[in-house]
Amino acid sequence: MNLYSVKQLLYQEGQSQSVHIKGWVRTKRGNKFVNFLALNDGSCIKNIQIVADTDKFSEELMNRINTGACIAVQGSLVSSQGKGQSVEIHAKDIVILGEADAEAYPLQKKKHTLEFLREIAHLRPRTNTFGAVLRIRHTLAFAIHEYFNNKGFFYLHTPLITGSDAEGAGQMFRVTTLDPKNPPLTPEGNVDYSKDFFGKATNLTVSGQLEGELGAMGLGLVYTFGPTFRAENSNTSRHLAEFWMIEPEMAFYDINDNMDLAEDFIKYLVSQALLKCSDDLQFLSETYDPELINRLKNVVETSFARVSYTEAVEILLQSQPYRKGKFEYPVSWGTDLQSEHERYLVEKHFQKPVIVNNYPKDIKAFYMRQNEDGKTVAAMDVLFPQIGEIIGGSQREERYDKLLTRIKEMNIPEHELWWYLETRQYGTCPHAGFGLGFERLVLFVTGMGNIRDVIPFPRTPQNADF
RNA sequence: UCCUCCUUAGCUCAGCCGGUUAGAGCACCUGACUGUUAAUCAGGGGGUCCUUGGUUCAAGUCCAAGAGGAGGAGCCA
Repeated sequence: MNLYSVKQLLYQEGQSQSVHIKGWVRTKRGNKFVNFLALNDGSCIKNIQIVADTDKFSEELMNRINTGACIAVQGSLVSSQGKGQSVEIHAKDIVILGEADAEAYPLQKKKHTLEFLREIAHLRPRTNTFGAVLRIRHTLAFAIHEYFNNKGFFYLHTPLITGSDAEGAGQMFRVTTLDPKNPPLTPEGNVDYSKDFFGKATNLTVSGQLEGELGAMGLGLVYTFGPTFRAENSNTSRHLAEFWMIEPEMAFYDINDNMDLAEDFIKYLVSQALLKCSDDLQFLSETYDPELINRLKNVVETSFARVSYTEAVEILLQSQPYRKGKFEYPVSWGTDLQSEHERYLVEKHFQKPVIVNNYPKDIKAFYMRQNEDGKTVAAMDVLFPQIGEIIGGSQREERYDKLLTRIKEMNIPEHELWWYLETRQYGTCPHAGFGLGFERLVLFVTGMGNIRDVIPFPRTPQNADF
């Protein structure tokens, strides 16, 4: 197929050649003698200008080509006589592949609010903003695989359907094939899940971590990258019911190795976006956030601050907002840091990404490794400006007795985790890992304000359209 | 789930202290214009003022409930 993309035509050498291109019309301008079509095919943020002389094309044809129409153009690539572009296509033949009724087509050649575009998510990939965001999203996803592959990690596919509700990361979506109107019942009158498809109650996964650990204790270095589901009734600009998560898990890493990897990993991803998506970032910067590119460069160039939870609490207790009573929530050792506290540490005190580590054990998950002080665990959270927690991770408890004691203390159903406990009985090893929320990364890199605008078709409470 | 705010033309919004025929910009249609850059200029069409109920001589405007949306909080990635 002798078809060019807009990107190829704009960035290649040589002109006056015959070219064939297909795409969607963004705007049409013109007069009695000539029409200009701005054509975009998604290959890059830029359009290519199609010049159509009115004596070559019928008025009837030109009237059917409006904003949104899909067309195929045969013509020659020439230097532009106009100012806004270096090259353009002088059209010899135009075929309409799909019309778009100008009166009814919702996307206009003007700015739309992001809220409106969410209501027409089936059409928003055709906008500059979503083209840019989705190309950046792709670049980041690709860079994740590249990074881990170069470091000798193996991509491990963990299950999406889980029979365990002990993953401990939130409310789950039930998976069942039972008839909701007339389910089989146990003698006690409860739903009898032994009659269900898997012979037990099953849910969509909230984390692949526990299975990731099983993989790491055999393959050494693994990572997962897949969809994750949380049935929390969270209505915020930072939460989705279906999102993508990256969870590396490394045998023989301790908490410090874990923090080093997390920092290096994020810096690599951001630098890849800067390198490969400069046009898209430039557009987002001009349109939404002039500080975007500086903020990204800053993350790549400066080393992240690292403080223990205990130090973080001391910083907060000595802070201006604390002393003046500006914090809504109290600060004291043993309670979790609130959004306002995290934001103070990142945006005011350190003014760069911060890794907080060694949290009190009572506010963290059962699988985190207990420190020698008996009070804290080897946990770490990476906090970013504007979006808050982007990574949560820890060194895992590899000592069987300590792990089992913790499971009992926290009333976690031990029998559901027999396989997890067995890895600590046979050839256990120190290991660590973390989880990165992919959409939160895309949110940071694109500078978008709402997580629903960095995934093509967002799933949130009360919304599963498209 | 909690708190606050919003809902008027296809889109973005104005609409005063409740008052007579509800406005603007953009989009769309028609016309003008020899190369435009979200083209420009002139004219035209376009309304379930979110829904239901209430107060009032009179409701887009006031009150109540509901629906939808946004921001913040909680939970977390």
